[in-house]
Amino acid sequence: MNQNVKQIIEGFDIKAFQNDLIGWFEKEQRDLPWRKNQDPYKVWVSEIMLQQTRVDTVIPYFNRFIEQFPTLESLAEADEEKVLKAWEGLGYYSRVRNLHAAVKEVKETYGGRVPNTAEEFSKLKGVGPYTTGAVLSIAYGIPEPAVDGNVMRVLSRIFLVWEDIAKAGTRKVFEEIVRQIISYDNPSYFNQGLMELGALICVPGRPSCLLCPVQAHCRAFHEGVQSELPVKTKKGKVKEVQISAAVLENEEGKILIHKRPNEGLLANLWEFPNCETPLTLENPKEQLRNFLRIEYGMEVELAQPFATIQHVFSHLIWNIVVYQGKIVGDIKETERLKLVDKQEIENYAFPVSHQRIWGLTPTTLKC
DNA sequence: CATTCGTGGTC
DNA sequence: TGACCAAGAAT
Repeated sequence: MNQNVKQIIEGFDIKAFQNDLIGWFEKEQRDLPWRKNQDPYKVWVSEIMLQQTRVDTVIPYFNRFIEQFPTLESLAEADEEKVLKAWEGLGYYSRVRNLHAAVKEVKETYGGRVPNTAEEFSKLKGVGPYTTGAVLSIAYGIPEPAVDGNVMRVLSRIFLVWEDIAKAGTRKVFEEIVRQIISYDNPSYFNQGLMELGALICVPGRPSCLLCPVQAHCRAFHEGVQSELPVKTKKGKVKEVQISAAVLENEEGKILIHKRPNEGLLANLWEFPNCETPLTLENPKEQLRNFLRIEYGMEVELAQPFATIQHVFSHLIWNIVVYQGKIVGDIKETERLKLVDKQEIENYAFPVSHQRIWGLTPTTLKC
């Protein structure tokens, strides 16, 4: 494969490309909050947030997160509840639980100093090949490839790489290309320049080739096939699941919430009690009552559904029918089952669908 | 290697 | 409006 990569970059003017790319990035880079300094902790946080997430979405989360946890130590010492709440709505919640664990590891094992070698840094939880390259190059100026979706798109066009970027192994091809062409004088701006170019100019669909600072180096533009690249196979349809959920109130007016398991979908987030109720089921409301009795040992009275909410994930769709109801008698609270005052609910981190459930819940209960 | 993991914006 | 997408990692 090394042989293959050398063939790919044959005849490529590496030095001129570096100058054009870095010169463009120096002039045109966006003013983003994580570019105010090179604090490894803040660069790290930004890179985790930016995984599969748009810049405009991340900006307010990043500012609030850094305000709340200004240093690596402050994050390491924080309660997970607070950390998850700061991430609420950003998605992919294992990112922040891994970051939290990794930051604790850095505090304990490395004296709070973020490791500056790929060997050590990449061992931390939630740190993969991309994040390793991004943080080491941006924070420490180390020439390590940082190959994300942008970089694969940009380089597939520049070098006419027709391999499917949806396949796991393809990333290595681009990492090898970057190792051959990366600037050792300024690996930070080289890597960021590739990504910025992908975000602003070399976009999916119809790129702005007439504005491109490296147009002269681009083989796809030369051939007029920039819109055909990169090659990316599509996924099939996602499964739909029917869910019945309940906003349950006790005699004191407290609301019952449940903390999801510490692994899997929406791990450790809070939710209103719910269960799966397949469409083949005759009486989903009765099924929900049975679930609540068996799972939590409680009796409830349920009203008619007051809302239906769809929650679209990347690989799954929930169709949630929402009931309001009251709890008959007492229940025993546990670590993952709590009765909370209505004003306290805002202190707990919920998935967006359950935020919406609470937003639509009637204030008056009629059973 | 394929699947699991969120969410909101865009065309 | 539905498919696709956006600075990936863990399993």
